[in-house]
Amino acid sequence: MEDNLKKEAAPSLKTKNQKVDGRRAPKTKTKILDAAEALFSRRGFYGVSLRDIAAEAGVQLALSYYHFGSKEDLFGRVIERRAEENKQGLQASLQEALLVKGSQDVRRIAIIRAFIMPTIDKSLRFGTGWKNYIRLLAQIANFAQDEDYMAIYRKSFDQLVAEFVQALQDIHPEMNEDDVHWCFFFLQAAITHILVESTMLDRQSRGRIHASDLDLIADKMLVFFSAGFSGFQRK
Amino acid sequence: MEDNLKKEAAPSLKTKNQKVDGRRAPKTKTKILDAAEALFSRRGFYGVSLRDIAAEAGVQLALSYYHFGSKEDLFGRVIERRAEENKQGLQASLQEALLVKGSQDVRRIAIIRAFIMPTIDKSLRFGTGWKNYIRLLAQIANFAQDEDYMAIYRKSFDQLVAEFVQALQDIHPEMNEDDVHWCFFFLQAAITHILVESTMLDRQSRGRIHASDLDLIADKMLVFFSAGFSGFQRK
DNA sequence: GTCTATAATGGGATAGAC
DNA sequence: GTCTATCCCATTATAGAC
Repeated sequence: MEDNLKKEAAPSLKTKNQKVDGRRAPKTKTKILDAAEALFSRRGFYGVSLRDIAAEAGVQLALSYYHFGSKEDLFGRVIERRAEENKQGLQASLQEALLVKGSQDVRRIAIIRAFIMPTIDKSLRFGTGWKNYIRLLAQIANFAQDEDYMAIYRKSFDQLVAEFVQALQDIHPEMNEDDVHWCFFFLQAAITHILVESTMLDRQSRGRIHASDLDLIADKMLVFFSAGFSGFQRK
Repeated sequence: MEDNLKKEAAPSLKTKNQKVDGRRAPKTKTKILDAAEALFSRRGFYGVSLRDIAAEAGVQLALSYYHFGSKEDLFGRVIERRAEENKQGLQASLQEALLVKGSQDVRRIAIIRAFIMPTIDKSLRFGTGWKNYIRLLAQIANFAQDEDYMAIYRKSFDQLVAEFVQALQDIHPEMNEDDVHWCFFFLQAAITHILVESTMLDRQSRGRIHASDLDLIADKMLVFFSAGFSGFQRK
């Protein structure tokens, strides 16, 4: 994958990919992918036209077809682009959490944190591209799960979830296996909803809380969802 | 509002839509609304064409324009149709919960139950129309919050949420006001996600749990989310 | 690789007969 | 209220010059 991912599109003047102060201007392919990612993440697959994308990217319409083929293919490529890095980040995070020693509570919180922080970090601190990507994933989770191009991604993500669930299960041998699934499901549901950046919380709290304050959200989630698990313990 | 709502596109007698075994065939307007509701709830506003809707409803394309005007207008009417009944159901449910006496835990659970059960009931037991409607609302909450036709609905729903949050606050004078908002936000996020009927849980639990089993979900949610609140109590 | 031009289709919307 | 026919534009997609 030749696109610069980790550091965000990092544009500059000059075209034809000449180096400007050490950075390369984004290639056309990257510009199209970035634009598509941003737009799809806000209005969904059907809510965006290839003209919208070309305009947003500042390139000719035909170039999208030249580089990516059909609209569906482009969408698939947008998903694919950051999928592997995203997955590996979560896996590394889990491995680290498994090293944490301490009480059941401490280890449970470590694993929950390991699940939510990589995503929140990317959304918050890895630049606009990652922020859009995370929003796109969250939106897809709520929506077009059954599309063909999602099959590969889903499979890989489900595998990841299984690893987290297993880790929680290992800490909680006293818990019913299904209940661990339930708890993790509720956690996923909440983070998915939060990452679409709805303005709901802002409105409903009359401005005192902001859904965009993801660091605070992370704190509150840890408290709340760790306590949620404990609801199933006294059995 | 002349469409039959409470009992699902069913009952009544005649008119030019012939009686069939004691039931009146649904009017064209109702057929169009039902079809639009079903399709919008699955593929979103942009993912459905008026031709799709007309075909699904088994009516001529032009009739949609005759009865409802533009596509946006139709969408708005679909939202409107069940909005008032939905809201009143939730309000009545809250009033009943406020009568519950007992420990803090008992009263908290009563209020949480009052929030989730009317929606789950409608989705589960009021017929396909309501099921689709609930899914549509959940999808909108994740998506097109900023569309014009949502403004009225949003305002009314936010008011309702405020009543629930206030009720929880009254039970928990020891809790920080913001934290009550957080807890309720997490609850909303989860139920919203669940009601789009994702197949996620089914897959991830390898078939042992089904997201379509809403009665079981309700039980698990009560345990989990009530316990989540208690995470903020020991402060 | 990038551009212009255009084909081909789909879909929102309307006119007008019945 | 319902139907047929049609307008008209946006959109997907491609051909072909540069």
